Amino acid sequence: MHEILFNYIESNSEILLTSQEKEIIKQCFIPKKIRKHQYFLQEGDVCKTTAFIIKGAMRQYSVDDKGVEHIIRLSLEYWWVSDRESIVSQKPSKYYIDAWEDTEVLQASREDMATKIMTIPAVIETFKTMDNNHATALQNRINAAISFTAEQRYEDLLKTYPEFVQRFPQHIIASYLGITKETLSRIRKKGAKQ
Amino acid sequence: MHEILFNYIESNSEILLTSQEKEIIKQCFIPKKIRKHQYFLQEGDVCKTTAFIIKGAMRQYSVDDKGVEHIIRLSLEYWWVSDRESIVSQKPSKYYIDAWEDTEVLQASREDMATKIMTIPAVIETFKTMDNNHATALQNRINAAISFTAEQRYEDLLKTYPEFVQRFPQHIIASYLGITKETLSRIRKKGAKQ
DNA sequence: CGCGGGTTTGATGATGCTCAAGCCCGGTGG
DNA sequence: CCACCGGGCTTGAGCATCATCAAACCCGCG
Repeated sequence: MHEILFNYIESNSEILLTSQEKEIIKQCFIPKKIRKHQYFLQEGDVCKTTAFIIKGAMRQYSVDDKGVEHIIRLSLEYWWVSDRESIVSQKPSKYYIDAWEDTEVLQASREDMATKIMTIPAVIETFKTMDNNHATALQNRINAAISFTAEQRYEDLLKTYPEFVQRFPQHIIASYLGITKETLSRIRKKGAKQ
Repeated sequence: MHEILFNYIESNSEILLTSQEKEIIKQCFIPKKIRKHQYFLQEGDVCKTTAFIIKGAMRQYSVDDKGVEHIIRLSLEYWWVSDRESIVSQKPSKYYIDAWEDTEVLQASREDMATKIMTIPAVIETFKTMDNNHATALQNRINAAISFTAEQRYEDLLKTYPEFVQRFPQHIIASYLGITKETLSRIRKKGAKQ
């Protein structure tokens, strides 16, 4: 199981992991199963761990005053999951994170991450790359949110993350796009004709 | 002028800068003036430098097929400016960056940043913090974009970045919020009554 | 068969956009 | 000193997009 994480790290950095480093990773990252609909984090809780998805699908979302969920982020295999704001500040999170499918993760505590994991050169490299990718993805999503129509945002999603549409139901996709499920349904209907 | 950057770095990390490190920073970061409306980066260009604003105000935006500008990001004193996607990938940028006020920056090349600046412990610390702040700010802005009404987004902006409203005209703020200047005008009118 | 989650469809309405005009105000030049 | 100009802001009327609400449908599963 940890092999997957080793491969992931090595294929995302120029540096290989030593066997000692692998041992450290093995000790810090605890395997955990999160069943469908089970929470990884609830609003108001302080996020204490960082998880790497081995198998499954998760979502991060806020809930507004009317009780409507708004999907901030969707994550699949080989993605990192945690609420950065909360884990860094150690303040209660504004968001929920739960599993959409039965999910297996490798989970490390904030302390282990800081003191043990983030001293490994290959890991530092990997996180630097991830950080860059993540920041540009967020920026592009903001651009889409403020400059695209609902239809354009959906088309953009189809190109950028076709997996999402396979793995998540339409009402989740709609929420991710910032529209209602009815609107998405109509957009798809229109698109199918052409 | 470089003193400002030294202070900024030291106050954002637990570590102080040695005089050698200060010397390196001085050599890598070149002062530059960018006049109002002058470009720092144009769509299609590859971003080659990272800038730190000493004085002034800048904006990053995309332009849609109708020629309308959409403000992705606004930056003031002591903010970092560059198009991360382009500077990392060395591919043409999708965005424009220009000065909204006459601006003074300290500018470092991609190479100097990677080989010289990012080896300084205090700088690494500082960027780690900035990265965390930036990522959480983007996430919260996405949350606002998909779950708030125009009015709520404006109120949120007033709380989070009151400086923006002082420094940028309303049509820029409107674009940043993903609405038209007319809509923002009406929101403000409504808000003034209460 | 019936239930639950997901999707579709329709009718209606709110929110925010478009277009067009006018206003306000500081700066410039005659 | 006044006229005019430009940038920014406001206002109004009409319209498009998307949300809301309610109902029906679809289908896999116990």
